[in-house]
Parts: sequence; structure tokens; C-alpha cells
Amino acid sequence: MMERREASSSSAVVMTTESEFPAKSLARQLDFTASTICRPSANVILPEHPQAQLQSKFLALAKQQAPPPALVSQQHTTPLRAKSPPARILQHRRKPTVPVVMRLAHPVRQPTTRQVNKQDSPKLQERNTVELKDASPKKQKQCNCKNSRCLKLYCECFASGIYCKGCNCTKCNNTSELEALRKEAIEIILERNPDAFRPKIANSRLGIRDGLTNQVEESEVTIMGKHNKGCNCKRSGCLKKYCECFQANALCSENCKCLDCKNFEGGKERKYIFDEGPANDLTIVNHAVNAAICGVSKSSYFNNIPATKKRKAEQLVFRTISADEPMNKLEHIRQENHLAPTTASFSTLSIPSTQPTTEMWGISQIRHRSIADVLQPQHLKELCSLLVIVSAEAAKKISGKKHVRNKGDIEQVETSIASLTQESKDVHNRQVGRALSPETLALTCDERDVTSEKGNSPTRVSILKRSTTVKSSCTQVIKEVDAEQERLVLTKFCGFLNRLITCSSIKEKQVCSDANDRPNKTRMTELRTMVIIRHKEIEASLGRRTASDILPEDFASIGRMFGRILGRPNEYPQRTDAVSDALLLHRPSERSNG
DNA sequence: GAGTTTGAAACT
DNA sequence: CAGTTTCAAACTC
Ligand SMILES: [Zn+2]
Ligand SMILES: [Zn+2]
Ligand SMILES: [Zn+2]
Ligand SMILES: [Zn+2]
Ligand SMILES: [Zn+2]
Ligand SMILES: [Zn+2]
Repeated sequence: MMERREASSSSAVVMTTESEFPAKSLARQLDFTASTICRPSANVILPEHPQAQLQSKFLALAKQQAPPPALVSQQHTTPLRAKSPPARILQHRRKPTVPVVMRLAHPVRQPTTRQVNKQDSPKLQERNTVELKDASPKKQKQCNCKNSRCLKLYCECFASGIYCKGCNCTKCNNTSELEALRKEAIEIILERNPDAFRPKIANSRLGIRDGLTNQVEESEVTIMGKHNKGCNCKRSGCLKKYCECFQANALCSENCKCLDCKNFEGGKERKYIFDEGPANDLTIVNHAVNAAICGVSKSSYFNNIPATKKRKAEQLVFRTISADEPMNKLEHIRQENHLAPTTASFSTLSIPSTQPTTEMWGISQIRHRSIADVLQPQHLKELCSLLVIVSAEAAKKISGKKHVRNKGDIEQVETSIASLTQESKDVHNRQVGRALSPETLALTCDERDVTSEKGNSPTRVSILKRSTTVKSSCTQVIKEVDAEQERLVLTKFCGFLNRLITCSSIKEKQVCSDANDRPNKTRMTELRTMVIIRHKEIEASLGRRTASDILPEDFASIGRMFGRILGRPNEYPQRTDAVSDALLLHRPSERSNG
């Protein structure tokens, strides 16, 4: 209520513009629908993308510093032009605008929006033209501001560089008549952030470069941009329009600092939204997504839904999303562009420097029962076998002998590992019933371990290093430049870690809510961070190394790593033999290990 | 349509 | 730069 200065300018304000419009009608459409709309087919998508690129390049050359939106100097021109729509001649530059897709809640402009340079300025009106009802296909979005006077970036219109027109705002100052005020506001904002009016979404990534497979599922090869500043979402999983990245139909990137991000290429939840969402009842889709986002808290999302939908939503979540079956495809392509899965984004990860510090890894020593419940020795074994098989398979393929006989094996293993999800769910269900106090509390008590180890734990350090070693070795799989082989293995491993994260996440939610145990929650978060860090490391190494061979020790290392993580150092190492067997089985002996 | 949730923008 | 507050859209019911 105390808007200072602006208020001062007496008269101003209060315009009400054309408040009469009941425009509010459209209001907001349900999320997914929207995204869906712009989803796939080239044309619709981000209206401008395609051309936008050209355009932006063009503009870029001309002038990088895009002036703020229209505001700046257009006074005369603009207004005039606006009024008389002499046929929308596209002057030289087509209207940038943020058309359609523009639904960006907070003004997340799409790439193209690139405000044409200055002179034109008029960017504003175009959209306004929408006039109203009928015909106008594109609905200009109308704001509903009440306290910002439409002179703050809170206002979409203002943030987009257009005048309010047909909006439902109160005390709107974002009009040509009040250009002075507007301009002033703009200056203030630019002072604070020179890029405030620049597009937030940059075009990036052309087509999906499918690494090996090459098939490219065309799912949405289209454009997709990248949010320049990245989002900072915490509870939306970046799968709702609250997330600027998602809203702009962009994947989260390394710029993002989001938590529990699911908006990355290959993300099951995301895939679901785009692929199957459109075909299903919106309500169901939303519930399914919600469930996925919140780590499956049925109670929250399935209780109040009609039985029918309930069941379906449940299916969607657990079958379609959680339990992904085939990881075969190129669903994990994201790492290829170092498109970070984001989840990471913990400050520690950003440290490009060399070795991880002890502190950094400190959290890794904590034990996590929930994870332990999820990850069984058997899984590790299977994982190792899978990796071996995969690498062997790749080697064969490359070396010319297409011995495809392993295909079945691989699938089998994968299925088995995939069951992780299911199992965790079972565990989850089992625990729902009881109070689980003892175990839960035990978790809290694990602290002591950390403490004790803290001082002198060469072990710990070695483990940490080990993780590095593992990755290197893993990466080195097989001789020759088998980039493909390398990728396959790492991809599998990453997939495994992802699953582990997901599963532990599910448990985390469960445990925390039931026990109402804060510390525990923190710990779980740390765990996740740790896993992610390793995941990151592995991904990072993906591009580098290519080396020669993978040794049994490498797998043993993995085993130890997990063993440590789970506080069962003695259980996992034993898996080594199994791994060795698998290795010998699939690898030509020639290799002289050591 | 009322009420809640969410995360950017604004502010301290 | 971190911690809060403000704000309007997104979302839920
Ligand atoms: Zn407004
Ligand atoms: Zn407006
Ligand atoms: Zn307005
Ligand atoms: Zn986000
Ligand atoms: Zn993001
Ligand atoms: Zn994200």
C-alpha cells in the first residue's frame, strides 16, 4: 500500500482503463494443457523459436544490448502506431512479441522476444490488438494486478514491454497516457537489473543430438531454450508452470538452482506430461504428476479423488512414471549436453576445482536406513552385472562380432533393477501402517558414526576418492575409443543412481512425515546430495577419459561405495566375486589384470 | 469463484 | 549477498 514515489505524481493512477472488460473469463487455463499445446509440432510451439533464431541473430548482430522493452523511447511512435493498425505490416522486423506461448506467468519471455531494437519500440501494442473475443486467435494475456500498478515486473504486461490493454488490473499505470511514470519505473528497474527486460529464455540446443542411437525419438526435437538465470524452484519439481523453465517449455539447466528437479530431458515425469498427458484426463494427469513430485504421497493426492480417477492416477504414477521399464532407449540423453539434471545444483557441485574436500563429502558418511532398505545387495550385484554385460555387449558390437545374445540378459537385469522402485514402494506401504519409531529413531542416532569417523577415517577419504576412481575406471571401460561403450555403461550407472535417488526420496518423504523428524529429513537431503554429487562426477567424467579396461576392482569399488553409504561395509564388498564372475564371463581373458 | 501455493521480484 | 516481504499467477477444490 505504500507505493511511494509513483504515488506522488498525483493525478496519475486510478485510471481504471477499461475495467469494464470482463475479460477475466479465460483466466488461466490449466497448466498442462497449455504446455501441451505448445508441445510438439513444430509450428505451434514456441511461436518464434524457429524464426526467432534467425531474427535474434540478426538483431544480435545489429545490437546486442537490446534496449529494454518498448518503453524507452517510443513515446510518439508507439502510441500512434498502436492506435492505427494500418494493417499489421510487419515492418522490417516482425513483431517479436511473445505471443501465444507467452503464458509465462512471471514474465518469462521466450527467446525471441528479443525486443527489437529501439526504434520500434512499439512492441507493445501488437499484442494488445487482440481486441477481444472472437477472431483473435491469440489472446493477449491480461493481467490482474492490484498492487503493483503494473509498473513492476510483477506485471506480465509491463514485464513484457507492452501496455496494459483489456486487463483487469487496478490502478494501472502501464498505459501510454502515463508513459512518464512508466518510463520512470523502467529506469529504476533497469538500474537494479540491466537485463530485467531482456528475454529470459535463450535459444539453445538445436536438435537433440542423440548420441549413439541416433534415433532421436523426435519427441520434441524442437527448440527448447534455456532460462538465462535459471529457476529456483523448491516444491514444484519444475513440472508446473510455477517454474519459469517449465513454463517456457525449457529444460532446467545448470543455471537452475532448483530442488528435486524433474524437468530434465529423459525425465520420466516430464516425458509423461508431454507424451501421455494430452491423452488423459487433465485431472488425472495433474494428480499423477503431483504424486510424482511429492514423492508419492498417496494420502495427499489420492484420497480425495473419485475412486475411478484415483485408481488411474495411481497407475499412471507407479506404472508409467515411477517404474520405468526400458531404460534402453535414449531416455538418458540428457547428459549428453551436460544438461544437468539439476537436481544437483548444490553449491558444492559448482566447485569446479579439483578434489572434493573432506567436508564436502562429510555428509556422505551418514548412514541412511531408508536407502538401505531400498538398495539391497542383490541390486548391487545386478547393477554390476548389467554394467559388465553392457560394456561387453558394446565391445562386441564394435569389434564386429555382433553377439547379441546378451540382449535377454540385459533386459532381465534391467527389469530386476527397475524393480527397485516397486520394492521401495512396498516398503513404503509396509511402513505406513505402523509408527516405526524404533528404526526411525535409530536413524537419528547414526550421528555418532559420523562423529567417530570424522577424526580419523582414512577409510572415508579413500571411499570418496574411490568414487572418483570408480568413475574413472568405469569410464575407461574397454579399450579403444569406445565412446559408445563408455556411454552405455555410464548411462546405466546414472540411471541406477537416479533410481536410487528417486526411491530414497520416496522413503524420505515417508519417514519424515511419519516420524516428524526434522534432523532425519536433513540427513536424507544430504544423502541425496551426496548421491547426486557422485552422479555428477560420473557424468562429468563422461566426456573425458576413454580408456582401456574395466577391472573387477572397479566394480568392487562400487560395491564398497554403496556399502559405506548404507553403513553395511561388510555386505557389499562380497558382491565382488559375483562381479568378477560376470566380468570373466563376458570379457575375453586376454586381459592381464594386474 | 474462493482460497491456497508457489517462486520471482522487491525490499531490508 | 542473505533473509523477508510482497505480489500475481498457477493451482486446488
Ligand atoms: Zn498488470
Ligand atoms: Zn496488464
Ligand atoms: Zn495494468
Ligand atoms: Zn524450476
Ligand atoms: Zn529451471
Ligand atoms: Zn528444475
